[in-house]
Amino acid sequence: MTTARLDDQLCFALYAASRRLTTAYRGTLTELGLTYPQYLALMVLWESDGITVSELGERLSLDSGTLSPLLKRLDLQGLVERRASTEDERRVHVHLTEEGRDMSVEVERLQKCVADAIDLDADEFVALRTLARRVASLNPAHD
Amino acid sequence: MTTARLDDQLCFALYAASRRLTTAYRGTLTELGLTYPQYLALMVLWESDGITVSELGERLSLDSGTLSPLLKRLDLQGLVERRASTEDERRVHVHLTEEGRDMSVEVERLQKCVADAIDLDADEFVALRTLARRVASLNPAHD
DNA sequence: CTCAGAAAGATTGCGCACAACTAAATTGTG
DNA sequence: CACAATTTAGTTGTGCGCAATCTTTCTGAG
Repeated sequence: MTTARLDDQLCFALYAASRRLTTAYRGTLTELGLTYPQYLALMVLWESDGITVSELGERLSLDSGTLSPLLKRLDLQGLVERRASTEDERRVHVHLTEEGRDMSVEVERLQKCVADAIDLDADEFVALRTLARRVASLNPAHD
Repeated sequence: MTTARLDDQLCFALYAASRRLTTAYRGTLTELGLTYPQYLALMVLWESDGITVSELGERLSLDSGTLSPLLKRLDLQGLVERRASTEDERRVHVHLTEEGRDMSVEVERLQKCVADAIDLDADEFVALRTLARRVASLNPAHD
């Protein structure tokens, strides 16, 4: 009866790697007044400003239970504004403010910095990202 | 001024993959009355019963701020017991109960089930795990 | 032996994740 | 049109992660 070891588990390797990378971002993000999930939300908005809360949630695989308070905090910081849609009052569009848009500059620097600190060559980086995306996009039907 | 896209980011791929796998475990773990981090802690204890809180923390990269309440809940569930060390009263050893030990059987089944649901062949599985471990073990000095 | 410093674990506080639920607006069907 | 079902966000509650702080215990220099 050999119990599978922790280090054999893919789930733990991914869990540990994800937390490790988040930590690499934490210092600079904290200086910018951001958390890691807030940074992810801003990244989506830099690509597609003005999307709705549920579109943002689909992009990040997060629900309104996570995003509503997160967006409220970004709003209080003056980085985004939330406006109810005129055609469908249920929907809330999230718009970047000037300040929120400007923040991409400093974050871009941080991304390069973290990428350099990761001890992977280009091929390994791409392989890891590709395989991780495969796992991330697994069909939820099998759960 | 092209801002790096979310999908180019390794950190997001790992974050999404980790959450996706955790979700794969959630259903069955919930039936067993466990959370995913509690399951990880038990895995360590199945390998090395009786270790201290800080040894457990080193293994999982978690501190007492996370582990103390987590272990208290496992204790309340009757899965572990915590006993202060006799040589050094600061240290707390965590011991599995009979019930905590028995739980490995059902969890082992779950692990096989999740491994099958992952759409990766053996080579890809090993490659992803290996690269993720590399990232997880990055030197914290560069943060 | 003494007492400053270190070490181990617990506690507090904040922000996610996620489930469960609520309120409000919209859609679709009879 | 009426109204049940659906959709969209927000709210509540629980359990992490992590920083900061505290208490207790131990260690080591003098």
